[in-house]
Amino acid sequence: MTRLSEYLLPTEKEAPADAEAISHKLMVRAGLIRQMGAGIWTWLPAGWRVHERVVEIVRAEIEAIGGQEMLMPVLQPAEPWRRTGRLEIEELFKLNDRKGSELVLAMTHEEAVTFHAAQIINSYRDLPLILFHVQVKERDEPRPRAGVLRTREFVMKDSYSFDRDPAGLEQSYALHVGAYDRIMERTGLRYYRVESDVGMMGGLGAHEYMAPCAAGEDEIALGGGYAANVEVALRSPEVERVGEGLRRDGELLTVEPAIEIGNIFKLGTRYSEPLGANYLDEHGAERPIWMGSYGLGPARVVAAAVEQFADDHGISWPRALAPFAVHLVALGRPGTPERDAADRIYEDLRAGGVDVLYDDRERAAGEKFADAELLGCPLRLTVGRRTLESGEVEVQVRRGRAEAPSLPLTGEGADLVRRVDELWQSVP
RNA sequence: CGGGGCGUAGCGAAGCCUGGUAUCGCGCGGCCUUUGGGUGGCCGAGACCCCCGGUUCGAAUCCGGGCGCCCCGACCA
Repeated sequence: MTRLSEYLLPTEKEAPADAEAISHKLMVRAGLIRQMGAGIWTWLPAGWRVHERVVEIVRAEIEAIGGQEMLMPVLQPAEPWRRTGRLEIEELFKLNDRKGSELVLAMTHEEAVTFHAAQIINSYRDLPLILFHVQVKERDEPRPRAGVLRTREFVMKDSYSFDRDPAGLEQSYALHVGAYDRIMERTGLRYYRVESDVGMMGGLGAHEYMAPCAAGEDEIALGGGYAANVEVALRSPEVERVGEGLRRDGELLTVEPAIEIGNIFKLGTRYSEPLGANYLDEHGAERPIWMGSYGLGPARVVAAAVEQFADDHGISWPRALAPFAVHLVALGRPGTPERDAADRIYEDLRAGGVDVLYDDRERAAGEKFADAELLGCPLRLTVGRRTLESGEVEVQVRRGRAEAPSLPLTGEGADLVRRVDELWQSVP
């Protein structure tokens, strides 16, 4: 059901008064998300479609490197967290059940997955292994901000690799680097993979996938094939501060704000040791499992896409993330020939498998155009009186608001679908 | 956790200083009008003025306490 007259897309002319970031303003205005509390957000139908587009890409690429999807709980006993020393983390939500038992709301799932690994993985024959899930995380953030950019509850894809030794971990890590590179390429975002800090995860090494944009909370240093989190860059001996900027081996680095989309860590035995996740090798010796942890926040991909491609008129989705491929605008009233033509085109597109949002509302033309550009679907088709006069359906490519060659009104529906598909291939 | 700001209708705001129970725009409902860039007109509905307490004949307004939200910084995915 994607007739706008029946679809929940609460667009607003004005952004929330307190919104600052572009993605915050536009995602609310476009009817994608609504706020319930500080850092607590609901995804409305169109927004959730975008979110799930990201999840589908991520799922496909993690499965492609052998990842097996599962689902671990958000509500967890506190004990494993105590054993890894993470029960003390302030951002961790803690609670008690009616019996007084200590529980936590998971902020990530190393404890859970390692808890299971300790029970289930016994032999070198069980390794290597990659597990992942797409699950809600809870973090008692000191300062949620910028809409969906930093929230207290958010969906994350996290995968975990299990290997016999450091060499195995390197391989699993490399697989994830490949998968993450492909994920980022497929989303259409501008991004950088940078060396990063291990932070609260602990472990041996880490990279972050950063999407440059104005609302970014982090800073990345770039230049001559080098890319690093600024904090990390400043720790290395060859990098020095030069006024506002940085210099590395004599070469100036540019510094850009960026959103952290994902991060990957070589955990080593940081979790397997305290939680007793061991295996027996060929010689019957007990050894700790070498682990890796790989996170990615779909909501941040969505927000970064809004930030990177928005213009004065609204959002402009890369086609991989768009809630709909085609935003079909009918200008005629019900009962008019131009409206009949629009209805027919809608049915043809739908029958042809095109993801189409049909604006069949009785609204002024300007409002419909404005809403279409705010929502940001890659292609806009307009059917009005002019369409009947000229025999052509006008097409606007959202990126750049560029006029594309019109499509013939007459002919087989399949022909229209084919032409729309061709156009689709040409948009960014 | 430090600093700043803000809570009045679904959204955005005015009123608060100088107390007399509420105003505007958008949106929403009805009728008419208009139909290629947020058309125009008439009518209408919609507000425990964030909460609790105090002062007062009377509190959106003054005082005290609380809660909530946003922004900057610190921290963090």
